[in-house]
Amino acid sequence: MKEFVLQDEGNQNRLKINYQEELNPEQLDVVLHGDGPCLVLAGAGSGKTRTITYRVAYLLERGVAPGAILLVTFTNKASKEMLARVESLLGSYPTGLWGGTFHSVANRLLRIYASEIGYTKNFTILDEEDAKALVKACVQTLDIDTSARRFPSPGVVHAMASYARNSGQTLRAVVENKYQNFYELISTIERVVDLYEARKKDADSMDFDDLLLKLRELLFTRDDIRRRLAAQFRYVLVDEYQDTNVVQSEIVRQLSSEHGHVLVVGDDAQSIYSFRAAQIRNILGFPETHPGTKTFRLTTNYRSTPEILAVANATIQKNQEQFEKNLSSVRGSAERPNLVPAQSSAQEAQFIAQRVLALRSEGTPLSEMAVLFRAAFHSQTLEFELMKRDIPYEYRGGMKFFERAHVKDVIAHLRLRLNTHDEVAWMRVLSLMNGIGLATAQRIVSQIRDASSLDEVLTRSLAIPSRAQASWGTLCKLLLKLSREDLPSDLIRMVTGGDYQDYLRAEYPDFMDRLEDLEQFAIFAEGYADLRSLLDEVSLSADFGSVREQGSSEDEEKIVLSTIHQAKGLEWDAVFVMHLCNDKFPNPRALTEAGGLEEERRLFYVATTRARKHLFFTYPITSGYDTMMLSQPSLFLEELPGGLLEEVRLKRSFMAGAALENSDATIVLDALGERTPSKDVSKMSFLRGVDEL
DNA sequence: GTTTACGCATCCCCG
DNA sequence: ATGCGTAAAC
Repeated sequence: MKEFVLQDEGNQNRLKINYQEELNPEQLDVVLHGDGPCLVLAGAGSGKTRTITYRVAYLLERGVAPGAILLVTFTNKASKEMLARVESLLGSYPTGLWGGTFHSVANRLLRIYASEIGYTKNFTILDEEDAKALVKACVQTLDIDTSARRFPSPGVVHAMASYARNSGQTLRAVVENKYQNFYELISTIERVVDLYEARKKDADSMDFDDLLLKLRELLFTRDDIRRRLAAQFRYVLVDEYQDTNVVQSEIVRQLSSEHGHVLVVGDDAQSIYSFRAAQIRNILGFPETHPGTKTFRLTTNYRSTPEILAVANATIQKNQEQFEKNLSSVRGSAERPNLVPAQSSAQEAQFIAQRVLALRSEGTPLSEMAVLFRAAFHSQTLEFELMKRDIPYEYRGGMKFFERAHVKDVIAHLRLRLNTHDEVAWMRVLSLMNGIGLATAQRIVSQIRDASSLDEVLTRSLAIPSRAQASWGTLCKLLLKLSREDLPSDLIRMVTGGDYQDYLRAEYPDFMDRLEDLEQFAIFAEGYADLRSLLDEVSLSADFGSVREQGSSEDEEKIVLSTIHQAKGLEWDAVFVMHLCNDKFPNPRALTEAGGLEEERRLFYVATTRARKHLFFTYPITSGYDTMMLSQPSLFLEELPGGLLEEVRLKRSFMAGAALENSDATIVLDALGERTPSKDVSKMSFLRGVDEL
């Protein structure tokens, strides 16, 4: 790493990057003067990522060692993107720079210091499904009668515990406030959660919450370690600060406690993670909690047309709790966002598919388009439509590759290779074996609970029921083989090449697909020299290979289907926001919580501000699978002042044409309804189309 | 004790 | 449609 000995700004012209030219004055100010505690309030599309990237590049150019910089982002995608941009700015990869999500940074640190807080460095990370399985096992162990009185499901129990820990509240308080209907069961729930915590600890395992909580614990209880780390991280930069919770903000505070150079960037209007106990007050109150804070504002929007921005501004204005916003656009005028009521979700999907094709023929590549929705399963109808028309798409959200059952089965084997105490993995692996059911598996696990190594387990004589003898023998042989091998890809192939393959064949008609998945997994694993880093990657960044993906080649252009949450920080030329009816978005469940409506509105704001040029709001006026129910347009559409949107009406012939099998897209497109300027949306008759049915 | 068939609820968002 | 919990069959 080349060292620049530049102390004053007068020497900037010797740096490679011309900051004055490539940044606007607001951004430049942050890059040059972001020392000490800094709060950067960055509106959507204001070049937030650009600013952080240049700030990092600037620090590196000024001779700060990469290892002294900690860059925390909210998603893996954002992290990768930023590092890639820093690399292209500097011409070389900033080796040694600490970058990643809170969870991945916490993991890296905990792997070093695990023994200080009672874990081994090979502790297992439990994902959501694993955590639920363990909670379920605890409910069973405690012999709780879940039928007499409705007991919260393992997932709900875990969510209660998770929220309590992330928000710093007691479990009792959380259940009292957010789960009133279960409050009378609180003492039982507490027993389950206590047992869950104990068994998780015994299994040398951490769930996602533990990664954050244990790091905080380490920093608070071990002042020497806190000082060492904080001394290392001279500059701490945090992206999406509006989405941090109390635990995360305290970690940031501790890690920046020696040098005090902590720069947080965020947009309170885009805070959409309160279900993870994100505190909007973290960003709103940053100047108070960090005396001497310099506050910067990035208010110029480079992304969207004025018409799109007008909708976004009108939306966010309805919220009370926020900094004042004044986003202005620098782009030229274009068409207003379109409002498209459809007769049904099928017609909605048809419209989107057609419009996608039309935009494409007008010159927008598929990769510059996205369809966004509130909940992962809202995309189903659309997926059928896209498939029917051979429009390649990439689906983001919902089940991830590493969460698929067969992949997790194999992973469970690998986990045992590193952590013999991993109860969840044992249960999973044992349950796959013929002749071993729940009871036998539990008995085996309790017999090997205290074993210190895999070898010890395998050499121990255990009480195994006769019907399970053969299976247990097979498993032992496999585990023995695994224990002699280190290369991750070989380990995977050992599992898939053996008895597990027979299990797949017997169990699943689509076993060929699943085997193919597993081969993909093995190939993926070839990039990893040691098993631990592979498993960490699998647990913390599940964005390898989407489940549902249409279109074969990797670089083929694809339209993106995504939840709004996952779309944060991204942008496209054309964006469709679908299912904008009142029983879907705002989500009725969210409305029962304090501040829920404002958060849903911010979510709508995020969706709106993803678009550069074309924006479509679509919704079906009927819903329901079997019984047709009328649904109302989303509150967020109704509350917009008149004149901001252009209403598109779909003609009946549109439906008729679309109903034809093999209908050519361009023919149907001809039937696309004419456009009429919208009147005041709130006064519009949304049921008009029904008369025509 | 294990396996399987079937009725039932489910399904918000993320690491 | 999918997946889970429960009941009866192997």
